[in-house]
Amino acid sequence: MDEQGRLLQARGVGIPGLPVQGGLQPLNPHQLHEPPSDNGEPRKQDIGDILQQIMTITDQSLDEAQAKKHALNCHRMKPALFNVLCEIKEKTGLSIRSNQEEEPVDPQLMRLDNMLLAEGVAGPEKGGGSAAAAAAAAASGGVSPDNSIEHSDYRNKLSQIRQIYHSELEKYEQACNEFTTHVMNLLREQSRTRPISPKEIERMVGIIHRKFSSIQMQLKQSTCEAVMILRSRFLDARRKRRNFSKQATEVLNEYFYSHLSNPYPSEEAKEELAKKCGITVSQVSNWFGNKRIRYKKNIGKFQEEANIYAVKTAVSVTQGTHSGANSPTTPTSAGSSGSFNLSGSGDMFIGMQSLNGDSYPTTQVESLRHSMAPGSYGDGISGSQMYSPRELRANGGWQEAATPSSVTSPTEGPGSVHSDTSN
DNA sequence: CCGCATGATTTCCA
DNA sequence: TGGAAATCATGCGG
Repeated sequence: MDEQGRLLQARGVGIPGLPVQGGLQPLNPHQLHEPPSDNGEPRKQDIGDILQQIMTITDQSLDEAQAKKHALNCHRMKPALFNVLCEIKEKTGLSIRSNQEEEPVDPQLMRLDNMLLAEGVAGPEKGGGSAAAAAAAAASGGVSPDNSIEHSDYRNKLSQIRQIYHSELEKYEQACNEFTTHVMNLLREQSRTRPISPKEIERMVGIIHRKFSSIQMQLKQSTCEAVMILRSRFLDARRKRRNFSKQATEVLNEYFYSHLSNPYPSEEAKEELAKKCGITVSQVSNWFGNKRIRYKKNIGKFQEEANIYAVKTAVSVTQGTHSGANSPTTPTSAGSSGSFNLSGSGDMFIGMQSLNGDSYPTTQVESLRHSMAPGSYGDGISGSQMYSPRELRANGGWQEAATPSSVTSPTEGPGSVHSDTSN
């Protein structure tokens, strides 16, 4: 090293890219082939020349450089110089290699990967893409398209993100491969004039891959952000209260009023209702929870609604349009509300309500109800009787609180319940 | 803008 | 864990 260093310094070729000092002249190719002199000085001169030419080779035109490169490769000093370079390389290369630790898997990258995988952006495509997703959503939401439209919209957007992500990823990979091949070719080419071990090429490839993977990470990050924005927008939109469709409310109300004696749908019933209404099971649960509590709080207010659904149910029963009390189908609205004497029946129920308010004896209703087999059509028909608040009281836990406070709450304070009902 | 309707959330309880 | 009750938050009509 010492000798080499001194030599290089003496010849002023230690600083690449700078004009060479020390009075060296650009050499002609033929000078390389001059026979060596006897003393050492010309030999040094030779090495200096070679180095000088190597240094200035980039400044020359391609043809010139090619010619010079060829000349250099054929130079008699080349093997020796190459060995020296190899030696130096060996020393510095080791230090480089020791610096290069196998980097641990980036936890952030893992998180990103996991998230992309979880969101279905990365990994195998779910359900065959947006078209299938949209089709599935459309098929599942036959009753109320609101949710499915939103859902498919979300899926479409997600699918778009997915596509962009994959195409970008592909581009990056392609660019990475191209660049790697290019660099490898370059290094292979250079390995003829300077010592480049396969390991070094490998290391270089590793560096390139790391660089590109950092770009990929940025891509993943921005994809994640996009997904998060999409999610938050759509989830917020879904979280936002949105009234159910009229049809859905109708279905739910029908069930509620036809099961007024026990308005607690089973899981299966909830699922069926959810399917019918195009909402989730938990939404059905919410709806029934709200309905029960609100009905209880102000039965009078719901009486008319109850009557309407009683009529509907009765009509659908007499028309034989539904197959069971557990799955009330929506009656054809034209027939039910149009032809039936709605005002008359409504008056009747309102009359009943007032009677109930005056502690109307329940025996008749009770006997009627008991004569009905539970779960039969009678349940639905008896709804017209059952829509009296009194009926609720005859039935377990639901009855107690269901009784209007104005009628049967001697211990009732000046609290909210009364004011609610009076409202 | 206001008030009511109503779906969703939270808290408590059995 | 499901339901009751209270409450929140938004939609919507007047």
